[in-house]
Amino acid sequence: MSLRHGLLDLLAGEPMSGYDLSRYFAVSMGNVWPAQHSQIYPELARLTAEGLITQTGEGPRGRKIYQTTPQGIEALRAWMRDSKPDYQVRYEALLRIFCLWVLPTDEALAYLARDRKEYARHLEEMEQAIAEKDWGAHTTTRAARLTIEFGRRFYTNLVEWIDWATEQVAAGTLQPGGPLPSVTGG
Amino acid sequence: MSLRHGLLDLLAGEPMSGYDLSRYFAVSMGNVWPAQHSQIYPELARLTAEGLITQTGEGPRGRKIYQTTPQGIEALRAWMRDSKPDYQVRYEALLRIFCLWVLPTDEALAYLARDRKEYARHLEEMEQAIAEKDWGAHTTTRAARLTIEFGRRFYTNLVEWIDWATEQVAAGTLQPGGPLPSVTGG
DNA sequence: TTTTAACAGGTTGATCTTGACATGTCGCGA
DNA sequence: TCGCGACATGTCAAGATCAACCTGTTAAAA
Repeated sequence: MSLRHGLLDLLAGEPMSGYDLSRYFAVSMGNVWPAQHSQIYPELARLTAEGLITQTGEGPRGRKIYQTTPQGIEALRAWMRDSKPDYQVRYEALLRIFCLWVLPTDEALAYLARDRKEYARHLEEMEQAIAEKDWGAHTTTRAARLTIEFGRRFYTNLVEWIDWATEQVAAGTLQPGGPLPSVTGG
Repeated sequence: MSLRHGLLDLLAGEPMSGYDLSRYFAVSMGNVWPAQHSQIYPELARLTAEGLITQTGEGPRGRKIYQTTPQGIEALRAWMRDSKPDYQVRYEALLRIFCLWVLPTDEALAYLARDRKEYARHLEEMEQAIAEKDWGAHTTTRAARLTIEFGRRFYTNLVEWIDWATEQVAAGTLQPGGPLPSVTGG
């Protein structure tokens, strides 16, 4: 039930199409709640049927512009007030670190190097997003800025952590009888 | 396809029951890949049928002890080598921050305070886990220590970030015409 | 002018995940 | 000895999610 609230939030800030939304779910909002267009289009139909959004215009190529209705904003508010947040994180890339011991040290180091590259890329994206956009225009974007800031710190943190993990692995953590990971070096 | 690899990893380190596993998925491994027992039991049956784990013993109350087979470890290794990591993060609690603008400032501050409490609790859990367990016993636990360390940094980061966000909201970020979130204070 | 890539909207089937239901065991305290 | 709570294993239906498929449009490069 989170996808619909993400859509209600985005369409409250700025009217846009399903195609635009899917791009938001590929970047900014997708950083905390990923979704494919195959999930978005049916949800837009449902939200329209429930009166939480309306189609306010159309463009070339059958493009449909949607906007959150006052009832939609009220539904979003009710969700924020009346339901408990789900604090569970799902992150496959980190689950894999649990399994790093199956690889020999050299492969594990290559693995971590690939991860690091990915995290550095995300960090750059975040910093670019912060620099490029006007975050003061609307209350919705000012709230989004809070989440983006978390993203920036999150990826900064990941890069630092993976450098630490790399040191650990290089020191032989993944070998039987290697050094204890509890000894935090560096 | 990640649940099975989490199970293979845990059962490679220490033979245990579905019940034990579900507790691992409620805490340590659940921090990056949550799973309910209703998902775990059928998966154990499938893994057994495929020869990736075996039942090596039983205990009171019909308790079944499983262990990863050499083929299971090989499957885990193949997964780590041959498939690309999914770097997508799913985190509902942060999606909600996007929607914080629907609440008046006082409610938003209360909302953040509740989140902070939750994150501080998680951080304590992490620190306790690091202190309590013997992380040098096996390569599997030494790899797990790497992820736990990320968890510690992650929740430390969240607490710091939410303090920053609280300042922003207190300064009027969620009100139209409020201060720009791009001005990083404190 | 042709072809390519991005735009745009959609469906479908398979798989994953959740929450609720269901059953029974064992140890401990009242 | 009675009842409770933790232990322990499962199933099932509903809903969420994803990958793949499908159709058609527009702009710009070749």
